[in-house]
Amino acid sequence: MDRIKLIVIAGPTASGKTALAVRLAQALHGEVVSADSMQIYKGMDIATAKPTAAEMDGIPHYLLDFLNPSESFSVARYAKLAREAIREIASRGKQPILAGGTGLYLNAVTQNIQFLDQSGDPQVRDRLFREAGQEGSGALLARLQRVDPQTAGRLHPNDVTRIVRALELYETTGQTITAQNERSRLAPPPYELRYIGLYFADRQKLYDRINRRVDEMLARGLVEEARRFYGDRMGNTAVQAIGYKELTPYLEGKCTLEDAVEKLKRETRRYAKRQMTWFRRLGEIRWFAVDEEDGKQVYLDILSYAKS
RNA sequence: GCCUCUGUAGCUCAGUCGGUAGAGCAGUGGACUGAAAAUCCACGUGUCGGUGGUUCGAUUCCGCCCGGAGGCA
Repeated sequence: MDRIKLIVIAGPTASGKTALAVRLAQALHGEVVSADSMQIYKGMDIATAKPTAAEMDGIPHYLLDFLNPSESFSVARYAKLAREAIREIASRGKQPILAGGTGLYLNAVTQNIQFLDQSGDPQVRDRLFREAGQEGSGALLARLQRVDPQTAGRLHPNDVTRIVRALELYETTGQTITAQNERSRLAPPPYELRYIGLYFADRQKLYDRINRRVDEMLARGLVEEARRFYGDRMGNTAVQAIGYKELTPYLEGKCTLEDAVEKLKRETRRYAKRQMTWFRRLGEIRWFAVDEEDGKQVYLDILSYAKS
């Protein structure tokens, strides 16, 4: 079976992925599959910079705005849905374009990570976290060492989240992360990738853009959006979103709006930095500097790479 | 004008009973496989406000000057 050609767009937040995806879709009869762990949620529009109908400009978008914030999500579910969407788009003769800033999600699809159907249990996870609190994460790491020495060897003793997950996987399925990696290695991705990475040669320009974008979000009603969600019980994916949690102290009268906004900008900048660290190590990415003088030329370069 | 407190890393501050200094936050780099916009790791030289003095040696003690906060007039 022929591999599907898949255009992928990655980059830090506020680097212009959304606009580029739409533009390429228009040029190449494409449709967009979002790879964003927060834009999946309904109602979380301004904070997540979810593309508006005007921005989408008639181009169909998948995996956007379909889940209730009270529901948790996972990479495994994402990968399944994204693969289906890509296949579906390709089957209609359209060009799938995967675009987003959630590195983990992008990797799951582009590297065809083989997740098991069932391999999690919130109760087991909670129990493991409790045990980590009591015995210390080092004790859990020692347990992992016995069942999956390879994974245990890579993890730092303080990295509770990953130690717990590795043990959770083992306890609920009898399988290890090492075995999952092996299975994934034997299942080459069914895609022919054109992996586009957007970056800023001058970091300060990215940060300036982020600061400005946060100001725009405020002007569009971010505070009201945050107030709407205030007090809601959110699932453990949605609560992590940058935006509302930084404004909460302000809504509770514990700090000034100015301080909360400053915090929000800083957290967004740090997030962008982490994204860059994630994408930088990916060997398959072709990088394009979006802060070049000649933006038109950059776009033409990207287009010709996408067409190749 | 007088009195008291204060001036140490980008920010908030600790400290040196005199032997040129260290935390948190920020920043930078890295990791990342079922919560990932999350989580974890590593990295700390700065005229210790300025200037004189005492001293073998001053960021530390003393004088003066400059900046900040408060009090009395």
